[in-house]
Amino acid sequence: MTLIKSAKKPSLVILTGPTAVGKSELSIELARQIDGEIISADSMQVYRQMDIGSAKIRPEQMGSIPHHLIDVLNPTEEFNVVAFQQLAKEAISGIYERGHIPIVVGGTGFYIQALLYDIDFTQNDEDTALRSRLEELAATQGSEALYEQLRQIDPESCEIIHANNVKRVIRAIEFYEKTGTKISEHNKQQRERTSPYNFAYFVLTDDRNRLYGRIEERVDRMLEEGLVDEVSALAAAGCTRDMVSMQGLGYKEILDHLDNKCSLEEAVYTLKRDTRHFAKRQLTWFRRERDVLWINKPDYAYDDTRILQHIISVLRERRIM
RNA sequence: AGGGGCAUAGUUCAAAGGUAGAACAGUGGUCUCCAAAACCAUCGAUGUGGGUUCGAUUCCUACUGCCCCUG
Repeated sequence: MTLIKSAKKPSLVILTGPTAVGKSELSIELARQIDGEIISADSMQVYRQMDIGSAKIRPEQMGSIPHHLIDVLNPTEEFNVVAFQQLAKEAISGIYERGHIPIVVGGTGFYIQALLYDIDFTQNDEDTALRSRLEELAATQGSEALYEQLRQIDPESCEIIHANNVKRVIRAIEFYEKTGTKISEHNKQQRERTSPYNFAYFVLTDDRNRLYGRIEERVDRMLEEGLVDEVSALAAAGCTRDMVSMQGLGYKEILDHLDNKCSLEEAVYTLKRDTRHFAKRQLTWFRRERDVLWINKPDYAYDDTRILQHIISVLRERRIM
């Protein structure tokens, strides 16, 4: 009996989708109905003082639902998938202890993947020397020279990674230097992983034009709510664009404006455009992710109640709740 | 109303009497430690009708539309 019980995988609900599709609103009601707690899978909402630009849910909107991984870092701190994976796993075990169901909500597909399949990232030491040396090489001798180096050690990776994609080429070389294994090999193995969770992976989506319209409206609203002031304050506090946090949408564009690199109008145009691009990339990501359950809002007449009914029936079917 | 100018991709701009280029937008994709990042690919146009010419989108002409000036 106990054996069977312990063999059963723990439950995990994922609710994601492109930016501005309406994940947060839906997640609150879902959490309420299934006795869940929310884990934010969002690379920007982890930062304090970044409320408007990251479209962070406000405390009064959370109701009584506990939210994890929101406001846990200062904007000057680094954040990445590995840190996310770590913190999210900790949050999940706490949620299980309380007898609740974890609901992962957020638009960073990569983070969701890392958590859901418990991807092994290995060798996360803080040795930035090699990385900066390789960056230096790319800058002085060009990305082709760097690419050549990768070809020597891991030609399979060259088939996958484009020479211009310096970030990835560096990571591939770095991985080999640190582990002695080719990253192409490692990735192949990691891709075969099955999830340790009994999960349901929902992707909320909408008609493309409608989504783009929502994005534009949301950016306008952010400006009304004081996005420029928020970014000014961060800049005054010493935040610069080389920080991970300041690479977020809404931050890098407004920072450019504050540095007199462009007018506010131009910054807003760029912000809207980049956010559309981002939403498109998110959709591309979810499309190729396996085991995804799409929820197309117009199919439910934009009725959250109907969407929730559907979600809950799937959770019951899969014995997630 | 008169005079002048312009009409090329969704937009801004190129070019040329002989297969019309680019940027941005749009669309598709890659992604296993900066991922709201980084990167790749791709669709798409000469306003309409005549004329000249072997050939016109280019030259001529009428029409239509837009802009400027005058009144």
